[in-house]
Amino acid sequence: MVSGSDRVSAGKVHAPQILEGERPTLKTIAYLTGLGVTTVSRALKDAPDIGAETKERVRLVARQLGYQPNRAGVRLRTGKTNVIALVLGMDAEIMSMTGRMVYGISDVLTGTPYHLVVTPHMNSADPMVPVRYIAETGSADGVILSRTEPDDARIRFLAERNIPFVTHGRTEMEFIHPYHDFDNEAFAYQAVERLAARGRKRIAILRPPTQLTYSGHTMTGFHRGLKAFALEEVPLDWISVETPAAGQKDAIESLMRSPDAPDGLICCSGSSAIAAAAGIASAGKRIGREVDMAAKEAAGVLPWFQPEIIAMNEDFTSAGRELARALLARIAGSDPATLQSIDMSTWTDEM
Amino acid sequence: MVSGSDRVSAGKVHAPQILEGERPTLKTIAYLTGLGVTTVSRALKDAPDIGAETKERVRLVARQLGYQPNRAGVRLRTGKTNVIALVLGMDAEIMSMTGRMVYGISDVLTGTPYHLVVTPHMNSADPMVPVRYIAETGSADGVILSRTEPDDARIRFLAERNIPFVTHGRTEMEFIHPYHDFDNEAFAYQAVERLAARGRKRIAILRPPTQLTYSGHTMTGFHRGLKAFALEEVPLDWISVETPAAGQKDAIESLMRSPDAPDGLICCSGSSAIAAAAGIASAGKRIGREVDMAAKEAAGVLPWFQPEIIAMNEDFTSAGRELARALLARIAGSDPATLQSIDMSTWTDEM
DNA sequence: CGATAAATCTGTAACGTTACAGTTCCAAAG
DNA sequence: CTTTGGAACTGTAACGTTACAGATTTATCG
Repeated sequence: MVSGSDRVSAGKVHAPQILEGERPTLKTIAYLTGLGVTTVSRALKDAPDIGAETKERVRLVARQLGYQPNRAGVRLRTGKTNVIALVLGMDAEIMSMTGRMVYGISDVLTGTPYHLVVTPHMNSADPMVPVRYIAETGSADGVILSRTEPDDARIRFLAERNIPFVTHGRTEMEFIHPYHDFDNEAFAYQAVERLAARGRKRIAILRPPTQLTYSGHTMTGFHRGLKAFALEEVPLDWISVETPAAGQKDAIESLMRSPDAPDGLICCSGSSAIAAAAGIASAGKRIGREVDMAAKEAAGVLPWFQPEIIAMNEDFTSAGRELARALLARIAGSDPATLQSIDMSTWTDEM
Repeated sequence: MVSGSDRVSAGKVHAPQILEGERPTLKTIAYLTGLGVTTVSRALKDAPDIGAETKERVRLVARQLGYQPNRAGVRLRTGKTNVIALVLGMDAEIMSMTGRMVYGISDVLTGTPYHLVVTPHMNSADPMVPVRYIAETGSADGVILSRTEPDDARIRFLAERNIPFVTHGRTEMEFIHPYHDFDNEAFAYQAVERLAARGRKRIAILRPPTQLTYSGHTMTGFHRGLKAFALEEVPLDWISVETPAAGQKDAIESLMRSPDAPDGLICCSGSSAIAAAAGIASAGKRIGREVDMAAKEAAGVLPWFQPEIIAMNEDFTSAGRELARALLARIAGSDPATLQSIDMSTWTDEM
């Protein structure tokens, strides 16, 4: 009943010259279907008070015109930006993972209305700047943060203002928030395990910067491993994976030359592993002979570089996917407690 | 004359409850200054028909409130998005440079109203998709493209629609457009030169994928070098720097084992250099002894990896800066002919 | 038969901004 | 004294969308 197609009522849309060249809007569809703009809007949203046949008709025309909602219009009216902000602290290590992470995030965002805006900030500058900007200008619906600290001012800030976010890395804060993390504790433990299996006794670890949460996790796993396999720690806490490569090499070289040199080394990043390997070589030792090395990396080059290194891969593409998924769910209102995940290690020799 | 401060005329702004909590808008400033919204807008744009004193007053209030124009409002009214789109074809090599390039671009965009939106697209899919999307939805004021081909459909498309863009890499198309490129011809020539200086005679090159413009440049430089130094080419055209690493390694290994093995190898990417080095080692040869290798990389790890490799660094951070600068200038209306630049090589041994 | 409800559809206003076409005031010119 | 003109300011409308409060039509009930 009521075909509706002849219900072209009074002065709906005044200008029929809408049709030329320009991008189609709701108005265009309204004119073409003889419906009101509101009806078209609601039809495309599948609202319950619009007739089934009408919805079908509207959808058809919209598809044919290639209609895409105007982002500025939606944003102005609703405040919804359809933007995800990726906030990056820009150090050497992050540079190598950024591409992969962006890829993973985009992969999930494809087919959603979301765009990815990348907001790096210089390491020296105040890390609150980008986060404050996003909050003040409402320029994103959600934020992805990296380089998480146990008590992280950025996270406190976002949580207070109820701005959806996910962190790459955990915190030790009093509230629950979505995160994705790599199981660095397991990595360090398993690294010790592997060195023990090769008969190594005295282990040093080239650790992440202490202020980051995952540094603590790493050390926990390391110490747990040492205890479990009754190995000894050789201290190496005056450098980190973010010390300039030359510094890392020199430190490892002199460590390897010393009488208390370790016979096993764990490296928490690919570039560190390479610098350390150079240091070991300079000290006249060989990986797989006098020393063994276990390392984690993003690029997958270590095995090519030196197959004796016991290597594992941290998959930043999958991390990006996981982060994006969690953030979208958070924006949609999911319980943060259900949006926490941890990646497990896969060692290259097990693949 | 006319202090203006007591000219609070009739019904300007109806709602004084503007002041609470919410983000300040032109309306807020209008209310606070007793001016009209239009006047405030024009004052902030430094329009010529606004009094000097008024401008000063408006700017003061705006600064104090931390006023930032609403992007959606501006975009809806003017069509200006204040967005730069970075379109990335996602292959392994691009992943390693993305971080650096994003960093360089952001560096230039800081302090401008521009945001950076990253739009990767899967390699297999149609490369026109992202570009068409940007054009159809008007979602960016300008586009940065990588992986340029000599006759590039994306570039033709953008040029036709008059959408500002810059390319990372040149084309061979009939019109002038902004670009930034690395001088791959000089790189290849100088690589040959360096191998010649070490007494190498038979050179192979692990080249970029043939469809990309810079592959041609590279080969031109390579052949020019061979001629200049009277060296011989050993063909290696069944693999490229984008062949999976295992394939590259195997190809290099068997090439090195063959009776016509080259004594010099040029690698056009860091990951290729590492795979090739592994192949050389498997064939029982040593870099710096039986063979020499010259390579270009982004990460700066090659010298650590194996100091015998003659390495140079392609600086993607500076490329990002250059691309952003050129694009902003293009958007502002500069002549494309003035927005073309080429980066020169710096070899690690010269630094 | 009138009243009430349910199902569809609609116009108006508003989000924040700017282009445009005024308006107001005052000084200088005729 | 009127006219002209310029300087400084202003209101209205529009960009595309959606929330809201109706309006219209048809079916159902007493």
